[in-house]
Amino acid sequence: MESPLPENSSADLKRAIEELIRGREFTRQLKEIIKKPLGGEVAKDLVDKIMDSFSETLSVINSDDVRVVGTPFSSPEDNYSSGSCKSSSTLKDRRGCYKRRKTSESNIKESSDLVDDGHAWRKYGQKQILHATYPRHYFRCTHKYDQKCQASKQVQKIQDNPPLFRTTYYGHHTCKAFPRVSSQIILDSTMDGDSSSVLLSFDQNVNQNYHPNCYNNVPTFPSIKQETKEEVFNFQSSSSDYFLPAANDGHLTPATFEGSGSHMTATVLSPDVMSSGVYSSSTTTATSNDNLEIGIDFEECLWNFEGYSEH
DNA sequence: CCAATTTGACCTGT
DNA sequence: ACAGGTCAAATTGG
Repeated sequence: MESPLPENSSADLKRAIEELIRGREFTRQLKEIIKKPLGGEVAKDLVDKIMDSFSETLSVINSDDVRVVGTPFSSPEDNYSSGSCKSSSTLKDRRGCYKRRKTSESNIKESSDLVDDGHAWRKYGQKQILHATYPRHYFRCTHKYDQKCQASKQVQKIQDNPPLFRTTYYGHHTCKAFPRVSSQIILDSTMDGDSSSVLLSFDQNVNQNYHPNCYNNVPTFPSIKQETKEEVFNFQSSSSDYFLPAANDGHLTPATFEGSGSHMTATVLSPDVMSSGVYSSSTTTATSNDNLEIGIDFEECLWNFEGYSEH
């Protein structure tokens, strides 16, 4: 895979940062405005998350740890060992034959809740770690095979009271699954090492085109039934969680911005989707007249990133 | 039936 | 040798 980020001047980077700062400032001003009573909590929470997204993006850009801008990524293949796969001919025997991550280009986040980061994740493993109270959960991007997206993450509960989770992100999302309501809510008790743990992951991806037998090969790009190329993104919330599809996992994903248009609309639904401790999510595109809509013009902020992928 | 999760097997790096 | 990371069969759920 070639780099989504060609060489660019530090001037471009500077401008991108400036625009992000500007966007964050606008959001802050918006936050002030909606601080007034009258349904403020819902919107305020959303704005907080938007601001977090900006801040996170900025910190990523400024981070040495994560090469986001200015340094083209090497091929994901380069970051993995080749994997010997000795002695295996049958499919069954290929178990455990994989490419292990060599370098640790990671981005660690810790938070008290497990709010969705806007990407579709698929759990592929769980492991009890030595001297760790809670097991570590392994996730990879749902589009690992259908779009060759190499992003993955590990989630581990590191503290119970108050609950604290550490999420370590590896790789970068190259999938174009950006504008979608994908929420992942992990009930508090599910990360406590209980084997009955359940990770609830809601994703409206319909066509995952997962190839169980497609082993480290390069699947043809699937026919994508889902129409997520709309220019207006709708995000749905439960009563307490509002999800941003922004690349707030600490990595910018310029490719996903392609053709994303100039407006991002966050749709906050009335709190009606949570019941009896079980979270549910209905379809994303649903919009209600009761919804509180916050339209934010991200055009200028994103322009730079789109520019990056064009020359 | 299909997709997601669980979980033991198995591989790699140290 | 061992701990951590990944795979994939079995299981679960919609």
